[in-house]
Amino acid sequence: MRFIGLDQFALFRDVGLRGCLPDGSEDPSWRGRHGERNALFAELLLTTGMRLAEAAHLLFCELPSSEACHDTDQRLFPFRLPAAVAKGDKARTIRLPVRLLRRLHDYAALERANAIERFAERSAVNAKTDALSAVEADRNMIVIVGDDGQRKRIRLDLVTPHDRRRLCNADDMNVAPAMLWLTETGAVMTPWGWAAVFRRASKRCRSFGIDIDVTPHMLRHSFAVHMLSMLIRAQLGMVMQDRSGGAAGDAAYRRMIGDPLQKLQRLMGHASITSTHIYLSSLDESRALVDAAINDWADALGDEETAA
DNA sequence: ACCCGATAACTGGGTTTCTC
DNA sequence: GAGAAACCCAGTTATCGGGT
Repeated sequence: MRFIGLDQFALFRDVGLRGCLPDGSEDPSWRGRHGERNALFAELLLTTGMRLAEAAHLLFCELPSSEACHDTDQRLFPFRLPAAVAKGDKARTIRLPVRLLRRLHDYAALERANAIERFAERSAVNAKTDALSAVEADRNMIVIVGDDGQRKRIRLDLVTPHDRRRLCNADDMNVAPAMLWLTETGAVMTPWGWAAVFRRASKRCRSFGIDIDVTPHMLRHSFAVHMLSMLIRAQLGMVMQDRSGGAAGDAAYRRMIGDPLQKLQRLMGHASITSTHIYLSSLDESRALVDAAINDWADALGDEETAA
């Protein structure tokens, strides 16, 4: 398993995906056209820990509304990841940073809207016999018209990735793809399309001597390792409080390791806790995090002994 | 802890699309 | 038209979950 630090991610995002030079300045020779879209997708993977296929198959209508994310003073927005796109059909709730959600709506209002326009202009080329036309759609369900002309209501969390790629929003005037992530011609960005984006970005980084090879799944691993270290640190703080309050004991120690792992298991959508355990060994690789936690722990114990 | 099958992710190579 | 970026497909590899 491989993961990257936040500094390395920033380099990958800015140099590889956005086409900047390593010093952060603009690269006039950069020809990429989707730098912001690609950087946003990478940040989505890193900040939520979603699998590539999960993030790639989100529908625009599933996103919390633009108004909702502007009205809230919360930093994170709970988002129910649909069962049909999650591995093993297991829906789970992830936390979407509101800052990112606003940028997703910005992307939808500009780049995605342009792509849909291109799609409409090329409607003769894009006409697909297997398209699934939704005449109504909201965050929970769509209404499609079947071959027999009957309207059918379908829950969005039951729409498979294959059908999501076919799904279009249709009214009397236009047909527009329903997926969130689109290519510049309005086609659906597939998981293998994203894999290629990451490959090119890594190659560009290496051309500047930045020795990284980032894949979408690496960002999920990175999310897990960072989240676990932060959960353990937060838990260490709670254990300190327990000890100072005189309620030390096995329960506190169990919580120190057990709770963060269980929280991470839920966030990652692992069916088995053994899959989550692999990130403990990754923490060993990231010695600085472990050392910092141990130092905190040692300092606290030292304080107690001095007091005694 | 290990093994195995199912599924997801990655890669290489080819094609298409776009900009200059 | 050339070159770069974007996209797609098929084969391979890695991950994950469940059973023992």
